[in-house]
Amino acid sequence: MKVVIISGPTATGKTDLSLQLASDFGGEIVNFDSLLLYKEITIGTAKPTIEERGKIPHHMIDISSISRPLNAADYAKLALPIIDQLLKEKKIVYLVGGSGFYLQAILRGMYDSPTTPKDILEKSDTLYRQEGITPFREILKKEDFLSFTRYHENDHYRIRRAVEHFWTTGTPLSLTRAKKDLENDQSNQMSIHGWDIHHVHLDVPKEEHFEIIKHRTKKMLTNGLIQEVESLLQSGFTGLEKPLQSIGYKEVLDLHFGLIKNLEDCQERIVISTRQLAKSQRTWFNRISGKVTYHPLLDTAKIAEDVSHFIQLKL
RNA sequence: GGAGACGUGCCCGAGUGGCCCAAGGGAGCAGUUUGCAAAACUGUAAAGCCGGCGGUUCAAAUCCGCCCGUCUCCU
Repeated sequence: MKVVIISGPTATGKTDLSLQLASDFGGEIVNFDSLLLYKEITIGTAKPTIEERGKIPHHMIDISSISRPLNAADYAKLALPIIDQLLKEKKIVYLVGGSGFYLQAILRGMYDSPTTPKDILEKSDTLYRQEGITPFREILKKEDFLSFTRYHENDHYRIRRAVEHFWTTGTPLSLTRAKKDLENDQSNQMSIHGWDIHHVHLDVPKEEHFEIIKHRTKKMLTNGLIQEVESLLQSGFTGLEKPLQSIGYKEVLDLHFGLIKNLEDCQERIVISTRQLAKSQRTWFNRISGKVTYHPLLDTAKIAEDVSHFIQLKL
């Protein structure tokens, strides 16, 4: 039941480290990066190469199409059985990625709330389009006051979701939430599954990281990110697919459609978006306890030592 | 050489005599986060005075003059 989590902001060397550890200590890799799930997008997501994936088995990569986006619940539903199976086979599982919310979905589980059915979603869309967020807030005020106070009035995603939950289940989302939170608090573990976990968190000083990001962005553009987008457009995708609204892709699409003037601006925009992503990833992982933070280049020996210790100690 | 336009914070940009100790956006900084999460949302510092100098006026980023700079057009 040994799980090694490898997390960190984008472009901190998670892939390299995971390959290294898996080849040194054995085990298989389970991705928790939200965009590696899509088979059509490769260069902009810095996906491990086919060759790398040939050496070490990887899971939860290229499992869906950008025309069929998955959410965190879908992800967890697919990933958990795979992890369980690997652990059953006494393999070390490396959970590798940067999407904190997706990791949380695995470690803590999702609330007991259904995905909003299509008819209710349509009802919600229509109401929102016609009357904005106000009627939703009024519903919450009346039916789910805790959620009403919890969300900022502009947070239409979460307000609508709370209302949709109420419409489909007839119970307030805050109630479901409270139950689940209580369970998690009581378990007081790094995960609800009883796994033995070592959490390797990678990070790099900001200035150094900015240089890495700049360099990597340049490389993506020279390595064919633009051609990748062009060929997606040629094969019938519109560019409106949710995963194509992600960093690197949205900027190249803007370049393609003339919203960005030239390649330099495009590159600059990608760098800025990437830095902003890194910042919010730091903020997310900051509050996660139980992790050990390492520098991916300076602490390699320490990481290997800690992981081997972790693996052997409890064999 | 001639005609015109413009010059406002790191960037874009509103303001055309008092309500400007200068709107808004972006970038920056900080944060939230349970079925869109590389998403969505929140909070926040920053112009010693609006290219420079001088003038008009009770009052100028806003009017006038000169200078500097940028751009467009003409010969």
